[in-house]
Amino acid sequence: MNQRRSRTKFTEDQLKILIKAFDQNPYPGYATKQRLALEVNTDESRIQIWFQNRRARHQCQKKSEPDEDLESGQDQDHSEEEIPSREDRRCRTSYSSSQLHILIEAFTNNPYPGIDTREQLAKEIGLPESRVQIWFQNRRSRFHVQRKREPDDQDSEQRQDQDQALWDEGVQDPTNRPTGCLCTSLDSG
DNA sequence: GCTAATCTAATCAGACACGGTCTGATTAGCCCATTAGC
Repeated sequence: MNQRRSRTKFTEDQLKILIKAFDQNPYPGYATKQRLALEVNTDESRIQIWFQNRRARHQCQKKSEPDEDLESGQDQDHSEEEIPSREDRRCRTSYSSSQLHILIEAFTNNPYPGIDTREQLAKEIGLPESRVQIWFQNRRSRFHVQRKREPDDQDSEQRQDQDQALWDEGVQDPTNRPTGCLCTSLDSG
């Protein structure tokens, strides 16, 4: 349960393509990511993750090698003016009430679904697994925020304590994510 | 050990209804996010 997706192993050729694209623009838009996905024969979401990780490593390297770029004259293209392309985002996914019903029910059962569960849900609602993953990320995030803002009434305090215990257990031990009922008024919509 | 996968938190931005809220998409992570497979 809660298993991870199996690791993607990029070939040398695939990496060449990705690295070249990264050097040109470390913040590719959706269209570019889709094109790259086709080119290296993988999913667009894997391309997104690869760029995320690459940027993180790149930042680390830049910190550990200060001013080297200036001397070598390399990597001048990764300067501050390169901001993510806001015009080239993926179009917003709009969920139907039945799709939301399925997702909310799944979230209530387990806010940290593994890859199998996510893929099953994706199949069920007819959307890519990556959208399910993002939906759960946003849902968890807003659940945390909402809980911090909850009114101070007694009942909700008690319920919060119970939920908090369940949630914290899972958060502290990633192998034991909470599966208890995490009721939330986020469902109001 | 390297790096793909995953996480939280913050932020941007579209949709709906007409100013603000909700929520999907994207990003950073800072003594340099953490976890875990190969």
